Amino acid sequence: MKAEQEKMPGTRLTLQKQAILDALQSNPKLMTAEEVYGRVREKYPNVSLGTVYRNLQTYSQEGQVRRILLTDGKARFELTGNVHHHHLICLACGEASEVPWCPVGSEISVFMAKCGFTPVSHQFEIYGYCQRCCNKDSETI
Amino acid sequence: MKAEQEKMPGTRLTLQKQAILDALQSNPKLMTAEEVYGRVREKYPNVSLGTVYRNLQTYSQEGQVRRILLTDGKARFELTGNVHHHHLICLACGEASEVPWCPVGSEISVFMAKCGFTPVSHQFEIYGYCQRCCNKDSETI
DNA sequence: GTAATAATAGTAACTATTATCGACAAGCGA
DNA sequence: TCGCTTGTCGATAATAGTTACTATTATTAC
Repeated sequence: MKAEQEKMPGTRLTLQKQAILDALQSNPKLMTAEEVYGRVREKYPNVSLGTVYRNLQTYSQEGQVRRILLTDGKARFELTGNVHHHHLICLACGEASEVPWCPVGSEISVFMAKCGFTPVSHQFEIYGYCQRCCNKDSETI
Repeated sequence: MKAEQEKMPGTRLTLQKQAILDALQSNPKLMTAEEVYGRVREKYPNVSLGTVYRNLQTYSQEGQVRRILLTDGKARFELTGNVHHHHLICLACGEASEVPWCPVGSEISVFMAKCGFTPVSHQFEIYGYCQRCCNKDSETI
């Protein structure tokens, strides 16, 4: 199953673009632009980092890719997929596991309505230590 | 009422440091380092931006200041205060209003426990349009 | 096949932030 | 008061992530 690029009028389908989607598809975790770049270059060694950034931006504007800015200042990317979700991010190994739950529910919606605030998007990520890294810590102590 | 710097051993209280706290105190919204810098320089024109960054970092490590990285890639700062809260951030005017509610409750805690994930911190911000900017929009239409 | 032009590779520029460094001055013991 | 240690400073260079620029390449419509 491949993430297929749908042809928009006035755009052209290129190998580089498809390779960027493939890279995101093949990797189950959040990827930095640099990681996508590395993955793409395995197949097409002279793709440029600029191309990766440019297309990630385009895809993220189209909604095909979600861009998440973590507290380390680096953006991560993932295919949007079907289910809206958030992430648990391990401060040790960087792995991100999905939380199939969203805090923007009725309680906060009522509050926003009362404020006259119209929500557009939100960010919600939890940082901590995953099971594997917790165990590693307790071993060394 | 002033945000007083508590004297830590091996640290020195300087006018610059106090001025940075004052700047955060005097402004009810989230401030960028650049904004703090501007505010501080009204009083002490030859304070450097590096000093602002250095002290904001120190305060944020001490817990006196909270650092929030927004999706525009710029960090914002605010005095920690007493009540843990999150923000509604207006995409038009940049104003941030506080939400005295936190999504990290029992539901998500149970999920994390099941995953063996140990939480340390989290970020939760909602982006959208505040009442004032919504009204402005509807006027122009 | 050919022309029009979107997209590319390579590189320079930009922005937010951090590190470096010499100078200064607060604190402290003599 | 003197002199030493050292925290902090301003100025500036460096870094990292990302974006912009430009000549060239390659996809698509005809």
